[in-house]
Amino acid sequence: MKRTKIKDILNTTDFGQEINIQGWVRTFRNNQFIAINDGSSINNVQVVVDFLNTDDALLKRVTTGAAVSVTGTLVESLGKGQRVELKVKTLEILGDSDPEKYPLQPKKHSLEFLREIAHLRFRTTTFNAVFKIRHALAFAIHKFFNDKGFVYMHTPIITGSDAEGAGEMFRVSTIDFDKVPRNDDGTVNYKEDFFGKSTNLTVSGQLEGELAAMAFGEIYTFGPTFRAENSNTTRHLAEFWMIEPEMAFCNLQDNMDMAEELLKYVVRYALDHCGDELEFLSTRLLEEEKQKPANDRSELDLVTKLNFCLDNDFVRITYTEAIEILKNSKPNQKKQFKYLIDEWGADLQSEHERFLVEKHFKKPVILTDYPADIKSFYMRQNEPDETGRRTVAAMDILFPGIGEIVGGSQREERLDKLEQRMYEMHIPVEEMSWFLDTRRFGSAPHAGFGLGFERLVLFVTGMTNIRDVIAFPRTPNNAEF
RNA sequence: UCCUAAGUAGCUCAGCUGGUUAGAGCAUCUGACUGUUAAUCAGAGGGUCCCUGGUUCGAGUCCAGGCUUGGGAGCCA
Repeated sequence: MKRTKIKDILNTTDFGQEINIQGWVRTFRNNQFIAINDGSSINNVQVVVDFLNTDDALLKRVTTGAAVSVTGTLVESLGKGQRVELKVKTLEILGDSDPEKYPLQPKKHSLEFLREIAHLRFRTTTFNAVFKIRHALAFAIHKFFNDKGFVYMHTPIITGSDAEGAGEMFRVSTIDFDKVPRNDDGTVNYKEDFFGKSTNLTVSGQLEGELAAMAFGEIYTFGPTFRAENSNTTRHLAEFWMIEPEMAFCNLQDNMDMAEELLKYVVRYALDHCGDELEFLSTRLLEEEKQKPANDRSELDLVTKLNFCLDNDFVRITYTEAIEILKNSKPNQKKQFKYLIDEWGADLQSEHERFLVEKHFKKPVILTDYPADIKSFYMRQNEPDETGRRTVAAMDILFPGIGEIVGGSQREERLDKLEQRMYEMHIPVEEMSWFLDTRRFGSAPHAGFGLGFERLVLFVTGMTNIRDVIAFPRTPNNAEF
């Protein structure tokens, strides 16, 4: 008999039919009720065994984690907790699970413990929900861009350019560490290496993305990204996924509009397609927050927070306006900030971003037009203001609890201005000649941004540690599984 | 990398100013019960108290160094 997915029977009213289900035992209660999950739904189906007429040795093997195949009759449940249940005709153990050794118990485990057994944590309801939502968000992103006619570009994972300027890189090499080829002056001879030059894992597909955008008009990338920063936080990974759209004939305003529309679209998609999962995570979060002091709890529950994000325009202010707000803010005047705001030009610390997003505006905020000195070389230079301050057409989208979820800019399309900036910031101009060709031949205004996928998943699932929204997190000192 | 807290049974945690044989709940095992919802009841087993060194008559507890983990910061998505 072909197996039926649990998802398809939970809401059925077609009682009396005989079906087969296959899944993993979550718990076996009262020697007769087996809760089975097959991953198709976060909900289990209850299977009822006639234990008086079933072999004791077989029942002993029905343990938490075991894989089973059950054929039986679908009936309306006599009990309270569920609508339907399966009355067993035949029960087969497909794979045993030694209860002395299986680490998952039918109880709440800490996320820290589950992180240590990441290979098994998919089998918990929480991670089932998180990874279903992760999938839905990934799908929604492709759907959004596809529907708009964007071309999905696969930019290289291995890169020979070290000018991307987005942090420390992981070296890619086949050189034997015990026999490193050297030049006469003692430096490493990369001509002997696999690619005949020094190569690294990509920190961004943006530069290649720009090349494609200057032909297709609108493209996006969605792939893994690697940063060898020694970052130990709840929002950084050494290997993470990033979405990077790049659009020709597009300015900073268009860029912001696109980013806001994308974020709202995918949140809407999750609300429409992952109702059960979000409901579960929302309740879970409320339970968790009961442990916290009252003023540390969130004001909105997860689903309400997501809807609130959809119903309100993101606040758009310039860096200069943000500095004014922060300067006059209570925590600044009462010297509660660790880093006090006194001068234009300072980089905003996360305490400042949090104040703007979580206290002052209480909604997502897009900050624009940052000082040129604290931003990357490729961002388009604005006209200096009346006081001579130099800014660039950058934009960062800040989300409550997450911080920067999107970073983008209009790109500097004027060759002379771009080259001049590259010299100032010691970017090797000759090596980047291929990149500058876009400005030499048919240059056009264009813009793009990077969206941190795991940070998006954090926001939508309400999880608080980025290591819990990627299957096997890579962080300093950890590359297990 | 910096600041900070923690590490005791499979899991979650208690263990006071250093003092006999280190505890609880859940899990596991044995038995009972049988329409349960993290089933219930009774009993049993289960420990490198993170590691190394030190102080002391005596260290889970105090000191030094190290390791690991959580939270915060920086870097950023």
